Amino acid sequence: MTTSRSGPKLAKIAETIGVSTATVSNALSGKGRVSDELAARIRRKADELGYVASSAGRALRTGRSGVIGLVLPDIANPLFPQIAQAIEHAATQAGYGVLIGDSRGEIGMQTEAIGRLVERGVDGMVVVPRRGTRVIDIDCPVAVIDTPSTPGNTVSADHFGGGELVARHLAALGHRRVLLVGANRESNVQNDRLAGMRSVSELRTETLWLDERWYEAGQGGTLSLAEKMREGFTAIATVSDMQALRALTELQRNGWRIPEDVSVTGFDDLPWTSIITPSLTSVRMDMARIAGIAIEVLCAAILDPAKIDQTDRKTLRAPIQTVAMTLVERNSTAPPPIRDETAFKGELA
Amino acid sequence: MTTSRSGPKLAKIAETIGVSTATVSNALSGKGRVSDELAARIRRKADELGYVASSAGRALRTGRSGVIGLVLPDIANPLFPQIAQAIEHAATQAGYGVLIGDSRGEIGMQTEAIGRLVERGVDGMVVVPRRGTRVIDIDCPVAVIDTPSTPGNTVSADHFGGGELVARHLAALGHRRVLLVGANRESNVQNDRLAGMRSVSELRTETLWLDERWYEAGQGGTLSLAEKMREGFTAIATVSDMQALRALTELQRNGWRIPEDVSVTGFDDLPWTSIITPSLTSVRMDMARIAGIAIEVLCAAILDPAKIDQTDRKTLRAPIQTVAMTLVERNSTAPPPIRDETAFKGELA
DNA sequence: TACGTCTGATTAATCGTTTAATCAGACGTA
DNA sequence: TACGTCTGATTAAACGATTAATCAGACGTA
Repeated sequence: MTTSRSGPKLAKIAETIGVSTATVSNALSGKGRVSDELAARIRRKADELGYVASSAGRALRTGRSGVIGLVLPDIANPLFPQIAQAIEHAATQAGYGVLIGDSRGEIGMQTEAIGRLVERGVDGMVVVPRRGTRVIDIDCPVAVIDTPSTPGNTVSADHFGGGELVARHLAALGHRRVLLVGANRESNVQNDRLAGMRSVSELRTETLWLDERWYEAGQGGTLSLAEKMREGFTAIATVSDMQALRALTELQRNGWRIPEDVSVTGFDDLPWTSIITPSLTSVRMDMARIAGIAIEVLCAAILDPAKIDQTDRKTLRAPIQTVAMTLVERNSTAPPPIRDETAFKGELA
Repeated sequence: MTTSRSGPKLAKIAETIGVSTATVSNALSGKGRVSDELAARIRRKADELGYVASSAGRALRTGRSGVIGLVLPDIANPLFPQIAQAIEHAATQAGYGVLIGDSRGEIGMQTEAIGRLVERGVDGMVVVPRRGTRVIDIDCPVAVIDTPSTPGNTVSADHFGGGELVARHLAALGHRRVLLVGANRESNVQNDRLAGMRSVSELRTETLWLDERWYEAGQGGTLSLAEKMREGFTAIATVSDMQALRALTELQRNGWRIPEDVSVTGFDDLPWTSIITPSLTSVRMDMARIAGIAIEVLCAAILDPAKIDQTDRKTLRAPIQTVAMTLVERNSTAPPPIRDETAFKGELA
């Protein structure tokens, strides 16, 4: 009742005040030449009437929608909230809206989701590609968040460095035999994390791919970590918190004490890492920073299309940026049990 | 090179074929009167040129943007992915795009996020309100997903019924003394779930609010469940998986066996419930169905504004719908230990 | 032949904003 | 007085689609 459903238009304000629409537009955007006094009067009238600019009108005229797309491999991914929140925040700061696109399920969905966003007229998009997927040419600027080793990547966390961090932490505690746990061989991110872990020379590692165990034993299958422990491993470094949780609860259930008997580490610092007992040592990525850079690069490309790499794909021509990860030490890591250390030393001699 | 950056316009197609833009528009939308032969020719030309309609142009003319907003209390909420995915999917099916709005942090953020979406010209929005917040009048159709007891609610899971489900399950297993764990007294959802649990008369319950313990003991504080166990509780029914995980790991760490010594249940069926040991008995809501209904009602209101309740707020005038929850029985629940049952019987006599 | 009807297509207005081009004065200066 | 300059505002043309109104023929019928 108070404010009519379809708000007042620019012309309405112009009319009631007695000036041209151009002047109103200028006053509101602060662009043209309008006397301060009149500008103030217009602004006052505008929000007195509850004026809201028509985004369609503006978009049509300017050719920019003020909206960017966010494409995610699988929205149900537990890491997604962090990413979406960070991107949404950074985009809002930059004056953009965020349209989501879910590319779950079949691999073709990613292309399809991207297509839908383009149809909706996004000015650019941020893509977190599916594992092993490459983003194909898109008719607008695209910032890719994956991992430095992925071709076409724009910005990402230093997954390799994160792996190193974990491994060094375990090494410093005295661990020498560490069981690495991965989930998906095709994931660039996971491979980079594992490579980082393996790069720490003090450690003797072995990698357990969960996917294999998974299929062997069925979904409910356990990791059968007990035998690994007997082989002399004193720590388990996983490539994600989910797997760490899996390992931690399985070990605990079978009577192992964490971290006294065995240390466990995760990756990503999901929301529950601090509330479990023992709380989980993990590695966090600075999503706010990553999102900020992604949006910044993207906006630059939107404003200056020359920054788009024409020769290759429509990916951004900008230095690839890598953001350091940080180790979050909690209670799931500690020095290895004496027994094992002795055994290991004996083995060396 | 092949397709110019700014795609061909409607007029371009009209020109190359030699007809009017109106005819092209009609042919593509299938609305006006166009001969089949010509329509086919136009369509062929259109996607030969890779024509993509300008959403701005269309939105301006039709007054509808084809985009709806999704406002969430806190994107970082672990339940968020499910919601977002379901809404995105349902909206896509209905031909709408989804613009996200995060109302994290201060309470005023919700209103602000909503405002931003309205400015962006959404045709309607789905709001999952903050705890205890009420959605104030918005200048477009709004579907609210919260809980049936919330005024203005449009559709939601039957949280009360879910609570009943858990409680009955425990009662059927033989439990009589159950410790209820909540996290936030202001949450309508949590209160409904707890009320449902308490409604099962076979159970004697007591409620532990996590927020109190939390502040008393600091963030790292444990739930001190050991003493509760000694008081004769044989099961812990929480109001969310997060708290169930918290309880489960704490008990396990202190040597209790789950489910042999004590049963634990969660709520929401988060992605990790099935991979922990023991896997967690939880209650799942049918988000796909809820989202489907929300979008359906919303679309109806968008197409027929008469469905908007003008007298009250701009909420939808539609029967409130409630979607049943389903119990997911896993390995964290079992009959109570003999010892306790005996003790309880003795207590009764 | 004249008239109504139906079909297939066109004309032209419109949605609401932005912005380049223009204009009317005022003012200072030569 | 005449001329350039500067300021504050206006004019009018887009932007790209949709759609009501109109029109030209073809055809059937009285």
